[in-house]
Amino acid sequence: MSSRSAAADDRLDEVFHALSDRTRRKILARLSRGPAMITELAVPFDMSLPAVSKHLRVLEGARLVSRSIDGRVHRCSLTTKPLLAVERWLEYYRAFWTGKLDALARFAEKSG
Amino acid sequence: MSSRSAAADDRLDEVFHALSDRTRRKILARLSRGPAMITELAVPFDMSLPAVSKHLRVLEGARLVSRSIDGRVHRCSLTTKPLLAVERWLEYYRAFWTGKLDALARFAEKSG
DNA sequence: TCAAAATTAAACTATATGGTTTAATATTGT
DNA sequence: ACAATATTAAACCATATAGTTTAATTTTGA
Repeated sequence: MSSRSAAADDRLDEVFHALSDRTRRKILARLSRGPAMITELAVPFDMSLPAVSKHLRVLEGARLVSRSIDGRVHRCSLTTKPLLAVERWLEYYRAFWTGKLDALARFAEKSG
Repeated sequence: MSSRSAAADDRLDEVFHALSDRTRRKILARLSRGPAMITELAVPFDMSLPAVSKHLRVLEGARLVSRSIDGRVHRCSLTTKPLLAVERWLEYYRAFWTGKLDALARFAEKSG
């Protein structure tokens, strides 16, 4: 609802934006199987390394990926906390596909 | 996973992108309380009507909103099916915050 | 020491995005 | 008939995005 704070809105903006690119979603899928360095992450993509590096910065900005630097190697891992925020956002709409739709709609017609 | 079709990827790109703007999320929240016409939807926003109209086109493109035209009035309603697709996408990651994380991580270490 | 490796920085390009303002279009009520 | 209403179209603007290529930076290992 609109009871959400501006900061939380910013956060959701960033997370949804990060998820809106399939390259980034593929990177997350890869990281779900364990941490990886950037060169490694870039291999499956027909794209320059700097491009992948930029995608990773977007994912980091959304806090979906964290990195630990070990010498010249940057090791990236998945951070799912923002996905939990997405789940909570979705939660509100879940009634619409779990059969509670009619009841909610009726409620809305009366009260809204 | 990468077993997803390109078409489904397109669809998720569109849905996540549509959700990445707080104005559009607010419109969805409003529509969750029942259909509304465009002028009505625009009221709460400090933004021109054409801007809101464009947001609605984005939401329609992502199939999160459908419209039925009745004379000069366009009545918009929420369509939650794409949100179900988001839920299914999230599903895969749910293990990471439901305590199954350690088991999955261990599995990943061994098999990945 | 020094070349190779891992990564980012910088500069650039093309296109997309989110907004504006000013028409244009279609429909309605009186 | 005609002014008001609901909406889109068009043209425009500033900034963001996603990619490129070519350096630069740091670290490693032989």
